[in-house]
Order: sequence, then structure tokens, then C-alpha cells
Amino acid sequence: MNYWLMKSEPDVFGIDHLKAMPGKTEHWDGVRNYQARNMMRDQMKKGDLVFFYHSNCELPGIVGIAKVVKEGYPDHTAFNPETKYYDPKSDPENPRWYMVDVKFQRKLKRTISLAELKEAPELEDCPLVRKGNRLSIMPINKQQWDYILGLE
DNA sequence: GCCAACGTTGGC
DNA sequence: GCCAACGTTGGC
Repeated sequence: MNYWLMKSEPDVFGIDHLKAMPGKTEHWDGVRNYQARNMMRDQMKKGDLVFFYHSNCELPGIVGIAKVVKEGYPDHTAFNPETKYYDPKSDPENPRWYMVDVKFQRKLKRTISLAELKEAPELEDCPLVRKGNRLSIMPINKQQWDYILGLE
């Protein structure tokens, strides 16, 4: 079992959006970065737990927990010219982009802010707190996961 | 294969 | 809204 962190902008799709979905489940579409894609396609497994992170907002930080309920499959929004995620270089015969489905588990009692995470020596190896990090999906190890949950 | 130009992310 | 950091693109 692995642990992950996934970023999303709360104005676009936040933790409350996920909670409000039918089955509290949604596909994580729109990822157009190869590193993130590889993780979704190859490494994220059913049952893995995910920190839901709010980016580009008033208080960036971890706000909840989700679970991977469907493993990597082609991101169909890449095939549809009507969506903003359309990529003409991805075709159904040879999909370029993948996604997973995640299901809402719970919200944290409070937002564990990025500022707070940056102060923790335990997390200095985590890409999240590294300067200039732009990965929207990243692995979290068990120690880091437990430490972060301990901050709640 | 190099690298400049460009677009995007995301904190502040 | 600014801008640093970084990934991608495309000319050569």
C-alpha cells in the first residue's frame, strides 16, 4: 500500500466537490505532466491513500483524505476537442494521458498548511516543500504520512 | 542533441 | 497580479 499527495485548486475542484460527487468518487482527469502520468498509470494501486491538497488559494495545504478506487486508465478528456484538456496528440489507440479514480474518505479537522509543512524537518525530503516544485501528484512515504496525520 | 522561447504552476 | 521555477516545444 502506497501513499500519495494530489493537488487541486479548490475553485476548480476541491475536497467538497469530491464529497458531493455521486458515490463521492471522481476521475482525476486533466493531468498533462509525464511524471504525474507515470505514477497514475504504473504505481497507484487500488486502496492507496491520498492526501487531498488545495493549491493556488488563500491557505494552501492538506485538507482531506481520499482513496484510489480505480487504477490507471486512459484520460478520455484528451480525446474530446470540446474539453479544455483536449490533446490532439493523444488518440484512443495509443493514449498519452492516464487517470485514476479517487473516492472521498474524510476531511481533516483543519487545514494543515503548506507553511506548517515547510517547518517540519521530517518532511524536508518531500517534494511538496521543495522550492519550485510543480508536481501535481507525488509519493508520500509511510513515515511522512503518519507524521502529517499527527499534526491534525 | 542543444538550447532559446514559451507556457504553466503556484506561492506570495 | 507578480514572478520564479520548471517542463515542453521546435528550430537548427
